[in-house]
Amino acid sequence: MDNTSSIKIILVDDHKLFIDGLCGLLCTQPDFEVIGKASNGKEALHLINKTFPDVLIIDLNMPILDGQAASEKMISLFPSIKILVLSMYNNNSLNTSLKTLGIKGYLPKDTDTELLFCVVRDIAQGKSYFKQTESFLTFQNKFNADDDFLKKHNLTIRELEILKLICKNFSSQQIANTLFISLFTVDTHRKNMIQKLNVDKKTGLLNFALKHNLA
Amino acid sequence: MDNTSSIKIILVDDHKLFIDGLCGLLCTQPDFEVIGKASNGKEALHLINKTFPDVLIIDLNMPILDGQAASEKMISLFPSIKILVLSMYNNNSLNTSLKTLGIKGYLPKDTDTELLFCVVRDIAQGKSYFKQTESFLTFQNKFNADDDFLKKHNLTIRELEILKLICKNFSSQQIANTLFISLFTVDTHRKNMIQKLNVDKKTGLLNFALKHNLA
DNA sequence: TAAAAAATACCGAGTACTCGGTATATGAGA
DNA sequence: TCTCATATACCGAGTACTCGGTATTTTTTA
Repeated sequence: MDNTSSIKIILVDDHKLFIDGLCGLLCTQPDFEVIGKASNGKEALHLINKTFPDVLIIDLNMPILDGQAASEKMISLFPSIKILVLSMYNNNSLNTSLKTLGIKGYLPKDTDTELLFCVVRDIAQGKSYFKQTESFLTFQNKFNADDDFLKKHNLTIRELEILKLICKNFSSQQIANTLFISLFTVDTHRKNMIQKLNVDKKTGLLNFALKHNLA
Repeated sequence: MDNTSSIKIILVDDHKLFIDGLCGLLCTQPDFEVIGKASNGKEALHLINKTFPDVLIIDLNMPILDGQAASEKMISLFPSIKILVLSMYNNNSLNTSLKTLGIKGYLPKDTDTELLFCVVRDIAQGKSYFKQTESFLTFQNKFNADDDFLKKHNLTIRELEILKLICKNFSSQQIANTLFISLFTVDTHRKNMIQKLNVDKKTGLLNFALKHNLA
């Protein structure tokens, strides 16, 4: 690509409002051109067969072939493809697996638009960029640091501790043993969380926690 | 509001890329004016104290006072406020609780931009609109497409179907009812998956499935 | 066509969880 | 200092799940 032509971009995300908005943002840059959009991984595969981009921007969480599986397929079919992942998830183990796949960049969705522009240009030029999350060194630090999560969902420290162990597949008895409390106490905490988070059963808690990136 | 003035809108979402993009989309309409943005519920509360909108558009999933708690506070302080919820979640029980709160509208984030514009206008005029979810066809397509997952983990079509329902927090009895099979059959399939995937208990299955992005 | 795999169904004993509460003690906040 | 929130503990009845298997039928594969 010479300096006079624009960077051709394909956008892949199942949230139409998001990619329409993102398209509008990217088109404010004179050197960017959005050449296609897809709302799922399968559609994206078809699209790049027809119009190959300089950079493909994709969300991971999608129906009909998720972002990661789609990216794998695209990279195996077109090893030169440059993929930037935008995700609402935000952890360092994600970065490791994305690099392993051959993905060229990663940004969380709360990124500044100027940073996005810079990263798209860098990736188009062959560089890579993986936004580092602030240090979540251990599982425990993750929770300790996630004060927002507690506040956001009105949970207490103890409840979060118990939720963490539920995510690690501990039974209530195992949790009680680990925390040196009564099985009854664990059950009460679980019941309280179920009520606060408006979910159903222990599996609902697990579902919620994993979808909010607690494990 | 008379016909000659524009609809004043405030946007509340923690994904900066999303609200910047959404702002751009809304500003393409001559009768819309985005008068403020907030990245969390607390900021939104401060903002409406200063500049009251005709419509406030908010995501539910946010830090520092989530969308639902923030909406409750705003409605209690300003009962005339017209709130439209945009959410990545997509279920009908959400609609019921939003209406109970006094929220005027709900759309999922995969909504078409034209529908969004129409809904904003309707809400500004005092109407309400709550998008009803379609059936679970996309969920099913997702799994049908995920042939890789089956092969990778040595699961059968039926097992994956049951795993999918486990991820949606169905009990074994509910799964049996849904698939018109015996509870015993569900239990056997679950047991087989637990063995194949080398996990422990139903919660282990759920953990595995969610970490492999099956829901 | 036969073998293998998948889907289905069953069982009993035991463990785990759920649901609806109630209750007391401690620490934090107003 | 008082109120409120949090943490702890308890209960019984009922439902759900787990763990070992076994077994038959149907579908797929070689």
